[in-house]
Amino acid sequence: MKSPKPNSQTNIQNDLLRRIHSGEWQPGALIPTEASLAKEIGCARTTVNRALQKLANDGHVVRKRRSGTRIALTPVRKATMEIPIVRDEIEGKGGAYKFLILLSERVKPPLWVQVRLGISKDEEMVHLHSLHISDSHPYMFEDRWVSIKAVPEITSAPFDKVSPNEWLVREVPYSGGENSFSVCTADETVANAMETTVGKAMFLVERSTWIYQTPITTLKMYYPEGFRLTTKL
Amino acid sequence: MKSPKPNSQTNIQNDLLRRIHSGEWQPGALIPTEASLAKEIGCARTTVNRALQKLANDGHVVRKRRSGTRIALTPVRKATMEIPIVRDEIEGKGGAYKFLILLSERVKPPLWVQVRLGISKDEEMVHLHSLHISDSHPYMFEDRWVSIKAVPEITSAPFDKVSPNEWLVREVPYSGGENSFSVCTADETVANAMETTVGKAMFLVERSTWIYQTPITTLKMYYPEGFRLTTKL
DNA sequence: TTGACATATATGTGCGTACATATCAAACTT
DNA sequence: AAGTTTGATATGTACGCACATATATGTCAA
Repeated sequence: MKSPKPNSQTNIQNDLLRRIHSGEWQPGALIPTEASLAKEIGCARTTVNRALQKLANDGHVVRKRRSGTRIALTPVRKATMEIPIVRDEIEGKGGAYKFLILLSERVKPPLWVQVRLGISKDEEMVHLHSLHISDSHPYMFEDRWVSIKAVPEITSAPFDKVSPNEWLVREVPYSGGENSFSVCTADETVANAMETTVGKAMFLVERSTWIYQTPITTLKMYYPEGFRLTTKL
Repeated sequence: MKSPKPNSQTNIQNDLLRRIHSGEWQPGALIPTEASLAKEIGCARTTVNRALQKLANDGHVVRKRRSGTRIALTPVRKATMEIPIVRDEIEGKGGAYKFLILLSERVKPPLWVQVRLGISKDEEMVHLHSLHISDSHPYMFEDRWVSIKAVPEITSAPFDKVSPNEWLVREVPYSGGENSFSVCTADETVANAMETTVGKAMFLVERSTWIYQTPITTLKMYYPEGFRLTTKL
């Protein structure tokens, strides 16, 4: 048997993971220093360092200067989920994507938008209701507010062709944001658009984005019961 | 003005991020090679490499050998959320944590557990219902199935003291898993435990974990309306 | 006993070099 | 024209060295 790649960062990572999962080191336990691991494995400290940094990044170990590296106490720490664009989500499931703008107005923001984005109550915004459709069935209802100050081009964007969603992603860079997931019940607007009844349970995704200190947009996305978000650990 | 740390990996990252956000490079555009960036910035290629790898890891750019590095088309790609242990979740909000085992039995798994974990219908499992309580109010209802084959110690675990949740996290290493989030309505069991009515909308978190090929546990966690998961982008 | 200070140590980051590897593109064959 | 080989190129990884930085711990003086 040949050993084509004696030691690589990935091998070291897997080796360390195996030792963690085997129970050789208990959660909270201190593992050997980079230097001694490097000596033991027979590679440069840099390589061990990279491997450990990745493990730390994935939440398997916790590192602290001078103290050393220890096995994470709660390994269930991080879940990374991919949030696709609605179009891709639908087309990925084999559906035909369409969208409809149900409302497009230029008004002052309601309280929740003011609070969420930190915007003045007198600053006009673009307010959009759009319905995303999969094979002629309502898939998601979107209630979006866009700052005109941050994105003046929004007022003349071609939303007959491309959805606000995609237009913003493509045209407006952002530096940070927030997603939140919860349950709510359909009000009349949502129920009408989604062809369901008032009071029905909906999966609600709220998202806001900023470019540094400037708020760009905030939106609520209503998915029907049955919608499901999955993440691998 | 002094310049204490002329160039660091973090500085390069931020600098590149700034250039991405400024619109200097459009989404999909190719950015200069590591070598030329290193020359431009005046540092080693290694350093640029590390910075770019982190940006790629965070989903800002996409890298491909020989092709080069390009700005990600859909920067809203990844959301990382921290999934705390229920106890920490409750105590973090200032509540007093308690839990109650409502049911503990040793039975063969129902279909959904067989399917989810890939377990035979004849393999006995431990089935637990537990209620997590914050300041004497029901906070979350948990319906858990544990493989006895993978975790024989479960049958004699001290669940009068420590919750199954914490016991498993502390005692049983795992190598992979899956979380999923959705909406459901309360059945009688859930409604009773959570002191709500049948048919009420609930936020449902489902989780399964494995140690390599061996399934360990799968569970459903029911949170009441109002529960909210948040992730920063 | 307590607080200020010094020192040792483990991780964090940087440099320059070398070679590995994937892959685009051009040259070459059939 | 279509497939095959070959070379060039950008990223991927590794090494060894050096120095930065945080911090646990021991030392010494008030």
